[in-house]
Amino acid sequence: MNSTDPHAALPLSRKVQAGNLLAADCPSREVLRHVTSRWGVLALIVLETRTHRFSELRRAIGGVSERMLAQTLQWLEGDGLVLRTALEVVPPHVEYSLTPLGREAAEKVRVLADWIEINLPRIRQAQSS
Amino acid sequence: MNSTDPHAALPLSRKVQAGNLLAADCPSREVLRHVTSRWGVLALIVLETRTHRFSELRRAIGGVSERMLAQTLQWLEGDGLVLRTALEVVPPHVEYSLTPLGREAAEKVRVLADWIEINLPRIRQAQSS
DNA sequence: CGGCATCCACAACGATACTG
DNA sequence: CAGTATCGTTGTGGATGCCG
Repeated sequence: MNSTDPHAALPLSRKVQAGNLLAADCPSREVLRHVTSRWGVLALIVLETRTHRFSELRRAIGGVSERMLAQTLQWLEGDGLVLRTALEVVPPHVEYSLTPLGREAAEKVRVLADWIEINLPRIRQAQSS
Repeated sequence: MNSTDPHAALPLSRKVQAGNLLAADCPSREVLRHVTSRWGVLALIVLETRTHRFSELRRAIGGVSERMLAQTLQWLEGDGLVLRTALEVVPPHVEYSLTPLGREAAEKVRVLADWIEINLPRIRQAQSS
């Protein structure tokens, strides 16, 4: 959409520390929203374990609606993180897996999610104190 | 190990690997949503650098409204990740900083955000191919 | 200055029905 | 099976005004 490309003039050196993500028009924000979306996080975590079919994925992620899962997977596919493989058979058979890029992202997401699960007791204690 | 149904009797005690986060009623999900929320991610990243005042934080995060920033900070404060320190003076002076818990979370979040920023070129290339 | 209360627009979401 | 279409509901988010 908005392609004011700030990367064109970016020096080769790593200039990312607290990068332009803080700018409202930073294009990374869109990807970030997909990855950290309610179902995006969980889809990445599940797909990191192995390839899943659509309904398999849906069963694995408690509470997700068919509609939202489809939309989320389309976002992640559009970002090149998820690979959709449709077998032209009857009945349809579609498999979702992570791309190499997706595996890297999923790992970071899982680390965060694991941290929360592990530290939930500490969080709860902090809440009550 | 059949992973199609995470609700069916977890044999292992509190194994976090792909833990019960996949269950719709997992309490970790709420914290996860706060941390990965649109402004939560950015607030944590900014606060990781140093303590900020409210309006300072607002200026640092491009595009956030007063209302949403306040709400986000309340969520994170409620989760014990953010410390709110109000000085009873006129005009009011409120500082936001990370708790030790918050610093751990912020680090994981930043790693993810940095990865996205660094790899945005690869993501864009994946999109067009 | 740092909120909170209210209102309102719209996007996200879930349930259901339907299609290839 | 794997979606899309549609609908009604809930939630998110911005704008404004008020108050300590």
